[in-house]
Amino acid sequence: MTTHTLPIAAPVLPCCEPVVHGEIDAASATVLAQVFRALGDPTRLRLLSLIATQPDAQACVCDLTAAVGLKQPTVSHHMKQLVGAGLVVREQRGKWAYYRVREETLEVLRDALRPSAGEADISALHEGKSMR
Amino acid sequence: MTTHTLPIAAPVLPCCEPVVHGEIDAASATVLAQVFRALGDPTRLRLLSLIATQPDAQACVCDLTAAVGLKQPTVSHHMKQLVGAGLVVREQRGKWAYYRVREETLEVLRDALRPSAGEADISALHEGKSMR
DNA sequence: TCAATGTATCGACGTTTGTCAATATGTATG
DNA sequence: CATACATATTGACAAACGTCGATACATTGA
Repeated sequence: MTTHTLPIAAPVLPCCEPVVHGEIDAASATVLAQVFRALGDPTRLRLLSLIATQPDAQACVCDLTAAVGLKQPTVSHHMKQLVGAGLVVREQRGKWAYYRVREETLEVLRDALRPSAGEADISALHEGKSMR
Repeated sequence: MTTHTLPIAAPVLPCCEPVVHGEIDAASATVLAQVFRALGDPTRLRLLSLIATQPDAQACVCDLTAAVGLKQPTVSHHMKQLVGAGLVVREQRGKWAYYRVREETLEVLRDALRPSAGEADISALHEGKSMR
């Protein structure tokens, strides 16, 4: 919703403040954690990689199912989580559901992991549908 | 162990290959996923942020416990996971255990999320003690 | 409208996770 | 050695997760 500073690896302010200063507020931490958790599964990492490495940078469930060797409902389940985390976008074309990687989200994550603690615009993550 | 290419968001090779080409091998995906999963909890994100934002970029458990409002065993548990993921390093000084952020690991993650799909040196992640 | 096909949802299952109280380990200090 | 204090480990519990078979929904084409 709002823009937050997320200093993961270096302080924004000079020094001398107590531990609590510069702390990520719990709300932002929750949102960011959801995205990282979506990446925290080998299958989902592979799915994301598969989509990204496609010639046209997109893939449908049938392709992915074959590639990761899991059943179709399982792949759909994982894709839903990736969409919910805003890491991927779904588009229905004919009978097929095509997925593309959302670069903006990857950028937010890279920013969050930056040593120089830039501005992490958490609001860019909210485009994924809220899950469960 | 070895150095792997991890093309999350863009293909390394020109095009025209089937879905399986450029796929992250399962082993690398597992290692990377462990690190992302460590970031996939709001409390651990806050802990990491707290450590990083300390004036001397380090913190002991007692400080962290007070800051996140959880019990000491819980914080120790989370710190163990962060160490296991290689996101943090533990150093015993006197009675206290001090934790510092491992910048190398953050860099590996940023690389993994890079659109231009650089070299993600997975081996840098193996310094964390294997857990469980 | 019916059949075929791609995808999503549901219900179930074993496993993993986050949290805590209780207890053990380790480190200084009297 | 004994005591105090900081941290780690253990065991327990509820909640969340990954996976699947069965089934429902949606889109296309005959």
